[in-house]
Amino acid sequence: MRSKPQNPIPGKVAKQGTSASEQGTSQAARATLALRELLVQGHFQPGERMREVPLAKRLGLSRIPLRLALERLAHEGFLEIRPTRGFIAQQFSLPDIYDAIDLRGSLEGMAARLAAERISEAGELETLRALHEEMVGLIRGKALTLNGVAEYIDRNSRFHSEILTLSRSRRLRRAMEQITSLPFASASAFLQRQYVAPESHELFLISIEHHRALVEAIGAREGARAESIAREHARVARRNLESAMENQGIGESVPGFKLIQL
Amino acid sequence: MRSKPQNPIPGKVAKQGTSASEQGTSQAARATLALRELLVQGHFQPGERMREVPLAKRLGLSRIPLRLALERLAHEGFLEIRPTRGFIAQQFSLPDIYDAIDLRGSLEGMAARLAAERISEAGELETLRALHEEMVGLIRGKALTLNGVAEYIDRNSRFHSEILTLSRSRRLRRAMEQITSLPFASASAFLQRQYVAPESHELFLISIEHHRALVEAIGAREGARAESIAREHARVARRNLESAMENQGIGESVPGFKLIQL
DNA sequence: GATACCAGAAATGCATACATTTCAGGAATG
DNA sequence: CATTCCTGAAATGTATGCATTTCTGGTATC
Repeated sequence: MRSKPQNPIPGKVAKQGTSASEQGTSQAARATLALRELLVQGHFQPGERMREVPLAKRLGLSRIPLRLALERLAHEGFLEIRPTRGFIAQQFSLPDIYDAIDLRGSLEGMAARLAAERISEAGELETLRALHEEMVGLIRGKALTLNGVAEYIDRNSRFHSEILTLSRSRRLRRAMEQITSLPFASASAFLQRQYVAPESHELFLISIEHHRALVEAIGAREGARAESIAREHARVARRNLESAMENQGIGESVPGFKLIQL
Repeated sequence: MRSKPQNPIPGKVAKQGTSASEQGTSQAARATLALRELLVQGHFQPGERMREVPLAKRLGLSRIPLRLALERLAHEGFLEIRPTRGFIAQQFSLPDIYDAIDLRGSLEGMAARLAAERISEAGELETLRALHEEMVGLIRGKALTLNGVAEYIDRNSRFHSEILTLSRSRRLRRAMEQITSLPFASASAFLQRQYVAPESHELFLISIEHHRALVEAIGAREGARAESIAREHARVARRNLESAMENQGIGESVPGFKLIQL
């Protein structure tokens, strides 16, 4: 029963998977990347409904993997789920973003505190110290180049990731990943922009001083001090955002800027 | 085109949706609830693979909504995603859980601090104070009853939710929801168990003193004090877990206890 | 006896098709 | 002129079936 063999028109036998673009990844994974990129670049109005059929056609896949991608982006905070009514693009107010930065600061503070409490031997700090020294070399006494800023961004995110590693808390790393999935909440969200701002160099130097003090505090197992430095360090991002708001037209260089409603 | 009308055997015309159980919700939503319940009750070994076909048959639905449910539970932290290899039940070590409680304490600390900083008029504290008074009435000078504990749990979670409301931070509420989706990280995870433990009454009184001090600190806009009280308050959950580990056999009453590998 | 190899089985990934619900617009009514 | 009701179109929800990948167990080879 069930009419397996004699089914005359079983669909169309689509050559799924290796459609026409890069292969090796699943359709759902590619859809997630593509959609996130579209969202960050502001191709959807905040509050706009994400219609599945046109979207699937646009991305060249069916609704099933698209659905999974939408589900993931909703959990990342880009979309809101309305049962039986689909997904709609989330919008973010300025206080939202300040709170996201504050929250990241709080989590990084906890990471720094745990790192200070849990470090066992001085050698564990080597990676952190080396990254700090590299950033010093990239900034101090030099004019900023585009390449230099790119390298700084790389070292900076590895620096912050290393503190998470030293904290030895899987839950904390997960929580941090969920916060920083929003582009403007991540540690290097405003660094690209910073490059063109007049006070750039000063803010880089302040950041570096924060890093230096963080390494020192963690090495000395001064958990409370490490925590408050990390919190203050996150406020640099807020200053960058504020100056971006003032200098009109620069917002273009800030990732996800178009998602911010003023 | 597409052979719409003359399609002879288009499947089976299943009467989907209102299958046989409660209706009004989607299959995916019901699957999420059912699976989460199964996971928390320990029906899956940590590390066990979640095979979709048997699971779908067991839950009485097809693989598509089941997939969505699995995806959600993975984002909640119950499952791990292995591309092309399905979902496997996550396992949690004791340090994981301590860290989850610590993390929740950190977030509640931030919520209490923000509440203290952002409160504008004294009347806003009324709900919080009323909930506190109710809890006092339920505990002080009384023998614990099962019903009383249930009511305490209700007031307690509303108390913690109210602090989040007073913090006026959507991001923070989201972050807290993501942490407390793990059963043993939530504020009332160990309260059921507490009822039978010998030191129950003392821990309830300590919690109530924390609540009292929290209301006082928030009302006086003492942000730093509110923060540290909230952090210390979360440690009560840790004490409960520790005493649950000692008293053998009581773990059954702790939600998600079977997910903890020792 | 251990490793490599190789079917067959089973599991995931996804496209299609259909059922059900929601939405938009216009006609009818107050 | 505003409101309600209705109807067709469109959108989401989900079951089925097939393609591809992964697993498993047995056999051959060293």
